[in-house]
Amino acid sequence: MAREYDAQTVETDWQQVWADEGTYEIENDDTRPHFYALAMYPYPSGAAHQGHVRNYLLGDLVTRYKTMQGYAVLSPFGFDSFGLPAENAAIKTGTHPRPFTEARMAELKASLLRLGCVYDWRREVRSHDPLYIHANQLIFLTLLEHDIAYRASAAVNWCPGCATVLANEQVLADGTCERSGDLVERRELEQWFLRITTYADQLLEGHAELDWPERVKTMQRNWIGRSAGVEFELAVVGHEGVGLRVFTTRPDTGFGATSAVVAPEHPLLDLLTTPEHAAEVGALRERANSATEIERAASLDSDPDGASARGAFTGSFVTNPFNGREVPVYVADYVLGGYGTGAIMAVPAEDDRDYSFAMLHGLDVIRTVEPPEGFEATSGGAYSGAGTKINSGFLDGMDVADAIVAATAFLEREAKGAATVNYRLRDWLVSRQRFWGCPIPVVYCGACGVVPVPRASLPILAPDDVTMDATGRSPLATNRSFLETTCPACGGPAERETDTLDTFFDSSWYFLRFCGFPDALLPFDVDDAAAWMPVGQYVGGIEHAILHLLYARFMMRALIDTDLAPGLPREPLAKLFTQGMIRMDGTKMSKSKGNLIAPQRYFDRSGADALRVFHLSVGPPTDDFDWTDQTDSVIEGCRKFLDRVWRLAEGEAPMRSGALTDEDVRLRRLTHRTIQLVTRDVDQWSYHTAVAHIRELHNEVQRLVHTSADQHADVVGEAIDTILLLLAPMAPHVTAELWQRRHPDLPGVHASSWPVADESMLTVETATLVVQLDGKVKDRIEVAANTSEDAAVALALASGPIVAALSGREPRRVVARPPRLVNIVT
RNA sequence: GGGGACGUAGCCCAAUUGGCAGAGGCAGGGCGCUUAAAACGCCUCCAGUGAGGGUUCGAGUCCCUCCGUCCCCA
Repeated sequence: MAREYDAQTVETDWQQVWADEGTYEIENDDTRPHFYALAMYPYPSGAAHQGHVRNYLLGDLVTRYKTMQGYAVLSPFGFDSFGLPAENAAIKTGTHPRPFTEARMAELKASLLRLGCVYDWRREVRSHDPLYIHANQLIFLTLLEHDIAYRASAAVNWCPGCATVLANEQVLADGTCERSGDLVERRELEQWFLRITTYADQLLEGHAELDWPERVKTMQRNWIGRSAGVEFELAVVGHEGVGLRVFTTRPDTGFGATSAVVAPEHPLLDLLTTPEHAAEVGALRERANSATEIERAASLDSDPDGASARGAFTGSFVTNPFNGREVPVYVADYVLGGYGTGAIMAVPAEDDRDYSFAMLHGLDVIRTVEPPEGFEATSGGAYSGAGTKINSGFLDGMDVADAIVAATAFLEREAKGAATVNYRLRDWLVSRQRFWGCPIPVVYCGACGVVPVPRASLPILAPDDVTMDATGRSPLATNRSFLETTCPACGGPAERETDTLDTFFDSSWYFLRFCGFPDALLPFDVDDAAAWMPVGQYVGGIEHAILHLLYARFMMRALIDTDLAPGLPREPLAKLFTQGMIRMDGTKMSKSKGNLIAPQRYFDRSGADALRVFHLSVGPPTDDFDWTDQTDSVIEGCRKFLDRVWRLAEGEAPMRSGALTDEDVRLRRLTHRTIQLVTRDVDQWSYHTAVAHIRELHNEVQRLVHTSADQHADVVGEAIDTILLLLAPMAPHVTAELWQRRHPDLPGVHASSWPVADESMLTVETATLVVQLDGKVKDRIEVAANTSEDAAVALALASGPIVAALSGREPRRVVARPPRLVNIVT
């Protein structure tokens, strides 16, 4: 009979059942409607922390909820198992990254199993698996054949102390290396790129069909940074036939251009620099070379080094095509070589940075747009808004939009101009001088150049015997038998590529791999993918808002366009949920911060179900959560709630049958209202209010059972069963156990259908009419739900407190919102 | 510097989207049960919504300014 709730036993027993029975293993030909639920696969960092718990719990909830709603749910799991931390750890300890990584994968997997998360483990993906490497390399070769992958020289972050290339994220705001503290330099190296910029417009347009948080779309839009403008030439004075090409989004402001500014790496800079300015220009160029792009683009206003460091006069002049005026050419580091043409016309009156620059160098400011009344008095400076053109010759009197069109036409005619679109987005640099990643499958032949490895020779696996000593040389280059090979084209001696792929490459298509079962010949099977794609619900952290989520959208399009994924949806991730961070002491909880709270102690103390309910009930899942001293008692409170549910479900059942009392009817109404509210809340990811509603129903059932002991058995039973069903995705173990004990002959709670509210139980017959006098509550009257406006007003005016307060005065106005409110205004 | 989110009880959070500020929880207090404590059960204290102004019959909700926290971009 009734036994004590032993969370640990119940949980491990049911985890065993789910594993043994393969409850959440799913076949591609399942006849139920398909749904693909996916939580971002993790980098294996060891035992799960609370951030993992939250992430995978939310994914598990979707899986279990959608299953109860009648879907065949694909819920796979895998590991983003290549990456820098394992390699750094290997360098530090002198071990190989593989055992290090696999041990951590096992730990993480064990914690997720203990949390009660269910997956189809048969489909598990690991980036470092030779089968996955093979698939990655096939994709890379295909991209290479279609010229989506290419090789080019690029400026990279080079740390002289570590003698290696750094990712942008490894460079601190002050331009130093996060590891060694050395000043990071810019170096030109040959690198592999993917042509994501070709897809920039598609990636912008695709947002329309995505059910994603607006702010993620906004972040991507800003990252892509599309700007439409005009490119044209400024004739260089004294150099017949030489033109300085500049880009601007505001050609209408041309009459206000009082200087031109080029980037320090601009190819014409040497030509433009006169001998008497060479020293100054050289110094600036040196300085810019050692600065990061972020520093360089930073606002001039916040420049701590003051005016001179940011720009220098070259000694040359160019002719402004609008008015024929000769204006000076400067070099300044806030103009970036890689953006647009690497040169601008500076219009101080209509651009903030140009204004600051003009102030620093004493340049003229000529307004070409009339600012609004009072602008000079209040803010002053540059005005970039709409208005009427002034001081602008043939543009005078036009509004800005018309003037842009007219000025563009003028430049196309007179200054070799062309309307152009520029993007902030750069091509995706995918090569890394690292060991623990997917080798790039090409060889370099003295005779044939870059030669792809034939598909039959794949996979190219990294040898274990390499030296990882942070010298900056790709570790793969230290193994001669790997490095030295023969050219597949001519048979002559050749060297293998020793760089590996960015791990974002691995994660840009892994969701396709899950759709099938591994096959060594294809990256994925198109029919399998068609059975599940697109992902119906993707769950992950906001930190991946830009890179991972943009790369995945790009890669999907590239796979379709190269015929690897014909007919699949171009947007692979239809719906996205981004959960908030778990923080402690003001920073993100993470291994690198050393502020992890391991879930294991809560498994041991309160149980996985209690921890799950805690994570769900503590607040909106989009919000960050601050882990504090009081958190433990909240978790313990969740355990006590489950204890009460257990005792309620296991307690003596009320036996009375026959007619329903008013109290029985009230409980039935609450039960069905709770079903309605919880369903709505779960659908809109408001789990904290869903839990609150379940607790409210529970409190009511418990109160009735404790106080009157004479409840109708069916009604109480329905309420308790409802609690178990609604709680089933959230606290799967305890609900599975209680359901089985109550209904040994029925299918399990997770195989049951999600409850549907009985509409007839949701109608409300009475309401409380609030009677206000001048907005202050004076009385409350129980009225029928269908009370008319006239009747409500009559009731309100007849109310005792109102009659007393009015004492014969006539109300000026009466506002009625039956059946809830009447406001009498005097 | 630009953009965005948020600010409600000691604490975490709700509030039918402009209509009674409180659903749920943590902590605290009281009572019951107990030889006692824990556990359990019942009851309960606690804010006028960061500050100021505006719109409105009515503002936590909409608008403006300021303060504070966080995020993104530069």
